[in-house]
Amino acid sequence: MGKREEVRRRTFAEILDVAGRMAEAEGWQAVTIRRIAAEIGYSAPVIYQHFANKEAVLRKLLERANADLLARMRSAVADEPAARGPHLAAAAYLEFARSQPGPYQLVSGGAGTGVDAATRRAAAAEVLAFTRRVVHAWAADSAAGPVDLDDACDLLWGTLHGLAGIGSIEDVGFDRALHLAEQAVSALLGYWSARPAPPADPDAPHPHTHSPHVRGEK
Amino acid sequence: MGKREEVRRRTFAEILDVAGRMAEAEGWQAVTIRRIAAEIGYSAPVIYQHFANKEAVLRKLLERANADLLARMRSAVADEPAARGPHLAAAAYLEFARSQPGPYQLVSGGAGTGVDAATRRAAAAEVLAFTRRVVHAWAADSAAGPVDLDDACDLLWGTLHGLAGIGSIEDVGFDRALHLAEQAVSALLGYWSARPAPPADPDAPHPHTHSPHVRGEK
DNA sequence: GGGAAAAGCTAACGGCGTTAGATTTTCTAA
DNA sequence: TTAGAAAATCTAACGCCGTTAGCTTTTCCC
Repeated sequence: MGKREEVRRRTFAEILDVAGRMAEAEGWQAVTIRRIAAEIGYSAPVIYQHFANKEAVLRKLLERANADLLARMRSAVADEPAARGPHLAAAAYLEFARSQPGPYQLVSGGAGTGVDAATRRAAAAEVLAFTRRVVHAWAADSAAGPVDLDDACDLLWGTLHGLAGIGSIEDVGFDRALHLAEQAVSALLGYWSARPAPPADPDAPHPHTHSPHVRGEK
Repeated sequence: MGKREEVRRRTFAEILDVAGRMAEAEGWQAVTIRRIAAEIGYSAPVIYQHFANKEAVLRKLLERANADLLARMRSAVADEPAARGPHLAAAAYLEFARSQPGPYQLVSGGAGTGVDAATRRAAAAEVLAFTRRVVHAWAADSAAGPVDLDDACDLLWGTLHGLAGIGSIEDVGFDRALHLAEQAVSALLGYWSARPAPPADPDAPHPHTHSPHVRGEK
């Protein structure tokens, strides 16, 4: 490892670091190429040796945020019964939105972060895909019939997005959002598991079988 | 009416008009004081005779958008049975997000519109309040027990927010979002009306009584 | 040790929101 | 009708922004 590249790497990391801290402290609107450069003790053009433009900096941060969110959802669900998957994933999602407001704003495209919509969409695809996996695992476990699961997946995802938005409103708060999410997930899952089977079999009104775990990845 | 004030009023309206059109055509990021001024044939400082600053222009547009959204939800629900209120209000919300993407972005705070969060929050309060009224009317009608209706209201609102976000993603689309919203509302309403009354009374499994209308306003 | 390559800086461009100050237009009142 | 007040409007400028060009210095490699 040349000393040169070592410094490069450190500077690269520092740029992202400082940008993240500035966003946390003063909001994404206050994050500026010139200010980042000043903070790390360089002149502004140096940033362009590491990133093509400002959006590239934000994009990198968004990718990290997304990976972080995904990891949290994954680990929340790992080694837990598939039946609880949706609840746990939802809680992890909201917990991320609460504890990492800056990164979450990047992920959800809030508050003029300046990241292009297509980029956000692509990043969100991973989270959506994971949500799909969780719901499918739940369905396989809970003996839900041949419903349109894609509906359930997208709906869950949309609900999370909406509730996270609610959570960041002072008057509502994340505790309440978490409470609401729990009910929403119950309602949605109940709706889908109640649909395919007409209430003619009073044997299993509440399928609560313990069962296989959700795998982390494909 | 002095000719002076007449011109003032026209200019005021023109500023908002041009700003709205520019946003529709090129996105809110492209809306600029200087460009607005050029478009209406004035120099930039003239704008400041009508608005304190750029945010004030956006704020006015946001207020209008909010009033428009509210009016659409109201008229969607008017003269319809309260039982259908939540479904109709949800559809109207999504329809607004589809047909007026620019204004809706303002309302929902998307894509760096530059409007302060507190302002958006205050504006959204009206829509939330109306949502509450619709849900309460539904509850009064559908013999739902003494559930915590606030949960239902906020959840509905959050779901709409989330689904509208989904709708504006190309790969999903508003038709699908509408479809999802219908299911979500059914699921949530079903959840809340099924909760308080334990299934011991097989007389009314699906309370579908036609009944009083939702009033437009208090 | 010398020459290529990388890293860094200053200066500048065009654009932004916004303000100050001068100038023109319009209204009002004697 | 006309002088003076008030309103409208303009040009210039300030300090910021993202970004690029071009030059100087440092570093590495042969």
